[in-house]
Amino acid sequence: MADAPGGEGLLFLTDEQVRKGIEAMFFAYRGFTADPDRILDGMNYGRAHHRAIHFVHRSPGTTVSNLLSILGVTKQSLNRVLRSLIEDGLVRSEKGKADARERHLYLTEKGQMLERELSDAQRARMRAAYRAAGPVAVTGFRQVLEAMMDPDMRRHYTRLKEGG
Amino acid sequence: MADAPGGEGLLFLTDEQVRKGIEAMFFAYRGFTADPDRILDGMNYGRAHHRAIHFVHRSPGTTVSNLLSILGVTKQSLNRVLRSLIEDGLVRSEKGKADARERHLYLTEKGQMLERELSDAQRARMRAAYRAAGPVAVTGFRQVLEAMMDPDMRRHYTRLKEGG
DNA sequence: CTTGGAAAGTCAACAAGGCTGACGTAAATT
DNA sequence: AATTTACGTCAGCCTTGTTGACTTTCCAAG
Repeated sequence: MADAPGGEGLLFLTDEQVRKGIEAMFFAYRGFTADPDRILDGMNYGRAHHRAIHFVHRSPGTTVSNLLSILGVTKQSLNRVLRSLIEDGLVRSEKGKADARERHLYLTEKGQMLERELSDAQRARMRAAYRAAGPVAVTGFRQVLEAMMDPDMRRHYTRLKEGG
Repeated sequence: MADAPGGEGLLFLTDEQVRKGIEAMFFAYRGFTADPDRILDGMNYGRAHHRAIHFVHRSPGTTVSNLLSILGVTKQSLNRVLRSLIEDGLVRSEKGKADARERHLYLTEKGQMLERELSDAQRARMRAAYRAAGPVAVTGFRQVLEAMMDPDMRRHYTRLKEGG
């Protein structure tokens, strides 16, 4: 089960091996979201709010339509989330200067505090997993994930990666 | 950006690097579920049905309570899904012989056909990602995912892995 | 043999977070 | 001036998760 590279190029592509990867994704994603979910449970927020907060933090001043395309939901769905975040003073929405139809989104101080709390928890788990698996594994991890994305999403991912 | 092991043990653990991993998980999981979602859309089924089908296929004869603990949902939630699958003749539920309170679950022929269709699609993407990233990356991928799981889920994952 | 508790199923009610469709407004573009 | 774009909003629906209460079935311990 060494999964050695090279001559064994076929072995690791058996249905069973691929199925194990599928299950790994399923179980790992649960762990991935568990900590932020726990924090948000009790506030009036959920995973959708977390995602909005994450990407506004990541790209301050991003527009609603850009966020829509990153998150892959409808504007009605995003708007419900965004409205509550704005009402609660976590997100600030500013009319665009160049194009006044656009709204540019920013985290307020309060929003940054929650973002920090959520991402601290999520990063702690990710960091622990990275540490346990080692640097080589981390590189492979990201390579496979990137190859798994739809092209549109990979575009977003790469743009964020470079920007970050 | 060689992410070499050893001396650079700190470099790849910067917050930014970890954030990229978080985003990779987010975008990749979307791709991961996209193909089965497309297939199920139009049938009366959703992702929850897919999960049930997957794990019944994986462990034929598993009990409801085992499935509950794997899926991490309430029995009411699972029951709704299971009921429709049984009514539609995709899943067969059998009273246990040793313990007649338990129900053992199996895919019918029809259920196996849908399972095959769903997993063919999902495996095709996973296989392509594996091929693109290479065997070493695949090993790392699974190592990181496994380290990311909650212990309880890792137990399930490992048991399935050995059983498979 | 009775009884306590576990396993399973079911009903009702609710919430989060997706979706579609329709409509309105302001601003940019043609 | 007309059209398109970006955004917001209302209304209604679906899936999939939740709690709580209750029943039936059955094993196992007293």
